[in-house]
Amino acid sequence: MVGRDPTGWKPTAFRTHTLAEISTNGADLVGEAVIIAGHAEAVRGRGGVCFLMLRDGTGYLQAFLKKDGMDEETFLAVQSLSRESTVQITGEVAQKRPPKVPEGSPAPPPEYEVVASSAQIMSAAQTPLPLGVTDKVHVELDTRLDNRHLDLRRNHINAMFQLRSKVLAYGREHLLKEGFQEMNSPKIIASASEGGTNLFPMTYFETPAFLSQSPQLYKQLAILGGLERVFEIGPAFRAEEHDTYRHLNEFISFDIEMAWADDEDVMGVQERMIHHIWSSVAEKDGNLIDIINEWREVQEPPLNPISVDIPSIPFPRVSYDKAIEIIQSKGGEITWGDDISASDADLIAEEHAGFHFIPRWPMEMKPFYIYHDETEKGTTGEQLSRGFDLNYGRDEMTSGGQREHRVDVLELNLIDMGLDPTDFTFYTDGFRFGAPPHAGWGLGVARLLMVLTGAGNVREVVLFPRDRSRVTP
RNA sequence: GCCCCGAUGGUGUAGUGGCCUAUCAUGCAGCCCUGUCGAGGCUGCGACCCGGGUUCAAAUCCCGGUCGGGGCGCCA
Repeated sequence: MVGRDPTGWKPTAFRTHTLAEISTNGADLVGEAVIIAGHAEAVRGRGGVCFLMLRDGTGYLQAFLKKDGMDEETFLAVQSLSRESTVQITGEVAQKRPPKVPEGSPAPPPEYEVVASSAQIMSAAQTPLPLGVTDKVHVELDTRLDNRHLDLRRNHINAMFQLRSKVLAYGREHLLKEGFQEMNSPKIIASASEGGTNLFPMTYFETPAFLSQSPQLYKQLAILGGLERVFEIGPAFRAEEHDTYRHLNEFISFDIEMAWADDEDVMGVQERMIHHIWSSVAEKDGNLIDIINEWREVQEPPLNPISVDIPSIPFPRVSYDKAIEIIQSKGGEITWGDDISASDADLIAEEHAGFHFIPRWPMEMKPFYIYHDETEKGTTGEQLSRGFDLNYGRDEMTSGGQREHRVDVLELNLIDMGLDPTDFTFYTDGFRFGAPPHAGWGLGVARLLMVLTGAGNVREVVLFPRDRSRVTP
């Protein structure tokens, strides 16, 4: 199984049927003339017969070629075809001869194949392959990424990217249902973004410019403009020299922003969305999870199977105050006001293994656009913010919060954080004509997929990752 | 940016100064088999990251470089 359901796929210039259609509906198709196409995953048989195991995006099917059933030159060419070459087969659907089974074993269910009357080699694959699509030998991530076009032909990798598409679709589906509309913000920005991170400089005609680190300020402007509830799924760029399993310099951020809402309201949106994604995957995409598990099972040593455990909502809220308490009680060295490091997050994960929110961070640790209520103080009397994180185990999935809608406070925050308000007039001006209280969050799509697919590195679930040392392919 | 580790056929590995014209698997090439299906059997091909050094002798030790891995930091 390759995992795609071909229901609704129309015949194309190159095939009348997908392979899955024939393998699953073979009984109805026996005797029918068909044209199929795919990659040659294995070519077996010598002498006068040839078994060609074909793979397309939907599944597998064997084509059976006989020397005396077709043009001999073509037959010989197919028989000596290299793995992964693409072939088109014209022939007739037939039931396969049943395989030999040990004495006393039940006969397997009938299987189908296409008996070829002609064949056309579309594109022969060079040998050897830089990485084996079906080989059992382990392949290192770096080799895989250098040859992503072949890596992607491996079933479990293909399944991960099918899952990615599903996750985004279910996420969209849920937000649309809650009244959100999709938007896109510019990725080329003039300067003075939200600060706190390094940006990639570029030249925009005669003007210096940067790649956007976040849609944050723009989705807020959309809310101030009355779009009420928006989301964006798009790239963000950070010029940080980090080198970890969970950071990339270009990543896809899943962002929402919502008017007339506080931090708790958007945490609700998030947990309902994640719950919908997990439920939908569990209900509809078990086949993709199975493909990943089939691969995990045959690894040496075998990897534990992954399962889609639908998280119950609401997710636990572990306030920053409480988090510090937990870390300290477990012997972690942290004081109020410190960031929660990866090893500290491990300690929290001992009590909250799955999804959990960490709300109410110290205001001084949060960006200038985060809202604070002057009456809310932490255990040491310091100002708390309405910023929150969503973690899964040790890993941060999301950062979000209620936003500061009071323009005078916003400008003070900018000054407090060492930024110049005059650089932000494109943004602060949006708040001068009546600003609704609002809140939102940004979710790392790849990090969420790591959780779902069991990948140990974000690079696994990003098609063409960009990190500090990789800009190709 | 810091600490630690590594680099051997296309891919993934064994190897701790002479036993290495280098192990195994997979792959590739060829041969045998007219229903294979984890195909099988036989034969063959193919590698010590780069530059310097130590030594009678280096895949192996030392130095530098490049690339990679793990951990951390940095990071809405």
